[in-house]
Amino acid sequence: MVSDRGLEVLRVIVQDYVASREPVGSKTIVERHSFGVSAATIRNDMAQLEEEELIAAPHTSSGRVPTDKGYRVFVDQLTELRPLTPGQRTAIETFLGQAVDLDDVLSRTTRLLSQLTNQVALAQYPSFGSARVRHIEIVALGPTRLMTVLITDTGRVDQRLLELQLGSDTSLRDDTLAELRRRLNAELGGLALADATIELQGFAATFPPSDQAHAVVVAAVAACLGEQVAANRQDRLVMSGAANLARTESDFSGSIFPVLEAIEEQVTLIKLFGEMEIDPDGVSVSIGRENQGFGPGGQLSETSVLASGYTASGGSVARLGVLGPTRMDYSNNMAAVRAVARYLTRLLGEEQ
Amino acid sequence: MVSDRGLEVLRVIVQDYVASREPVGSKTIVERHSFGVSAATIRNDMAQLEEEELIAAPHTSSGRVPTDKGYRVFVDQLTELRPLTPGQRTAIETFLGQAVDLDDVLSRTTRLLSQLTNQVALAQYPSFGSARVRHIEIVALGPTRLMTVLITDTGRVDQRLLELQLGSDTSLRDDTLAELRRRLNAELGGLALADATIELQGFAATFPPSDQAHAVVVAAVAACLGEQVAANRQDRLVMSGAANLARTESDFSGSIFPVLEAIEEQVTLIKLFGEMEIDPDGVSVSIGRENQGFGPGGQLSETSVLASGYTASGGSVARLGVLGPTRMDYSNNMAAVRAVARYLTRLLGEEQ
DNA sequence: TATTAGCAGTCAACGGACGCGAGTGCCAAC
DNA sequence: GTTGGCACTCGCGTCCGTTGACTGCTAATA
Repeated sequence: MVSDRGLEVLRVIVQDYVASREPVGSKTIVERHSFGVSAATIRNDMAQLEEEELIAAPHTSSGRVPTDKGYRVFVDQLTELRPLTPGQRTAIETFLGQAVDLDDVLSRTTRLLSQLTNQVALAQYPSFGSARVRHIEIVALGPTRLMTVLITDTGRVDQRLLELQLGSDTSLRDDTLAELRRRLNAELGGLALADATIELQGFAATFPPSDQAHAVVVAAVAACLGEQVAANRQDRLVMSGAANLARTESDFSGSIFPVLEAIEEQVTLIKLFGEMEIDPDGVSVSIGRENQGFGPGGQLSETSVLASGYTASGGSVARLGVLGPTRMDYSNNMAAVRAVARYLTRLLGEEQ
Repeated sequence: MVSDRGLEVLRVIVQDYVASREPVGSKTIVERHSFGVSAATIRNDMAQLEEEELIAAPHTSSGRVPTDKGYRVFVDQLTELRPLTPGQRTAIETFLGQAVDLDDVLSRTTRLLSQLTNQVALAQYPSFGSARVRHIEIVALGPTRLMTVLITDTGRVDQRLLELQLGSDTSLRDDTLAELRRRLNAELGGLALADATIELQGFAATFPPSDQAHAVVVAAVAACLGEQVAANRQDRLVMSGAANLARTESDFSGSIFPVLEAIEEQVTLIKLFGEMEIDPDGVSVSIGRENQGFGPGGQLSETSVLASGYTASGGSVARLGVLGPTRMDYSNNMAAVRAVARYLTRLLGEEQ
């Protein structure tokens, strides 16, 4: 059982430790904060906090340091996030407002977020589950090479290269392609991706089996659409601020190598992102060993991940957040993540 | 004046130091290599090498370490690069062969190269200076939002979001857009990007000045084309293997922070890439302080950059290479860069 | 019961002393 | 030009005593 004052003590231990990187002792607590009690009393409270495994001592006779569990309680206590300064707000708006396309928006978002938090910033591409076909383009790159381009009404462009296996007696002809392009657009335009995939199966059947070149191209377009739907495009992360990891290196017991590796691999983080709650309008946090199950060998067991969701056009929700050592300024970083997520929702979702 | 044996001594010093990370002394040299002379003789040679500033002693009584200049001489001596093993070759071909589009090709290329070299791998997007307009698409994303998509015959797709500033009495109409799209494609299709930009200026004039909505859209497409031509698309790097920097961290005197920062910034590296010779079919190397002038504060003065060029369709040349600490396996890494560059040229340039 | 002062005990960090050993530079001899 | 020998240098690891920051405990107090 931890008293109210005990929680307050935990709070200042977290704050002081985050600020100074040094284990904090009872004496420095009473010096820096006005608790109105003596150091001995604080020591009693600290003994209880240690009992509950919220703080720990790196060495027998040193100050105390928050444990993962301690950070967790600290974060859960954090009722209200201090909003950003007006200066920060306008910085967000002017910087993101200059973006020219979705890639640019997300790239700017992560750069901004990593600057605001001094951590690694991550953003997921929005899902396009409910997207519709806007246009299909087929480009001949050579006698046996094609590129198919799919443009959706959500502004996503997806392209695929295709190497045709043609018999020696057949070849692609421009007018064939033009006709195919015309028919694909006429019959698939406006359909949801999932519907278009189905339609496409019937579409392929309307070509005589002898017309091999057509069939291959239709199959390629089908594959292109299929991949977009299946992968749902939640499979890519944009990342920025990896250098910040090097700066906070001393917060990691070993090397930052496994952390950098996990970030580059992406798959671990995507899984982690996927399992974190998206409290709309809130920020969810996964601290230290809570990440244990993700990635081989607990690469992320000394890091914390903050995540929030943003809504893109079409109502699809994707995540963005930051990653850093467990010893981070949760309050400030959560506020930054929330603010950027909100602004991003406004920017991308406004035409709904 | 350095004797032939002196150069040989330099060679083994570089090799042993790269392999062991420990300063190498005269005794270990005669033990590990059969020079047929005594340690004292090697010491004399080493004194000469030190005279020429090709090697240096970290401390008064320790072994010797190559200087930047020493690495330079070593690399220049490297006449022939050992070709990759057949296993590595097939690994390259199978891995790169699966790529579905240009983004994927470059992403796979850097991942592959970073694995082969255990360093950070970099690749530049090919220039599209001679590309032609294949198709222009205009997508309405909302009442005042548009997306313009430009597809070139080199397979590049470039999109831009556009927020229209319309008077309250005007609005976008579908048939207006369709007509605009039809005319743009009819009149610009097949033109080189540079020509299309010029054509577009006249094009905008063919619309009555009162037709504000049209003019804005035309301006947007012009901006889109203009950006593609001006930036020439040599302004983006794909990068992989940043984690390798953390592993080789002990090779840097300070933190790897400035190095990571330089990599993320890209601009420094693009400048450096741009100034390195592209010896076709060779690999050029920039070592340590030779990078001094690039980036603020000589962020890269403890790194070496290996670069080669590859040719994409259309004959445009772009660079790819690796970056790592000056203490790296130049021989192996140069061979890897060359092999990957060659294969990439074959893969991307084959339809010429 | 909660709080407090006092005090003994613990232990990391610091710094000086010291021996070890790898390695050089020089010199005289071959 | 090469070699063996030797004195010298200096980084590094180890040992050790000192210091200082903390804690945990106990007994007194409100």
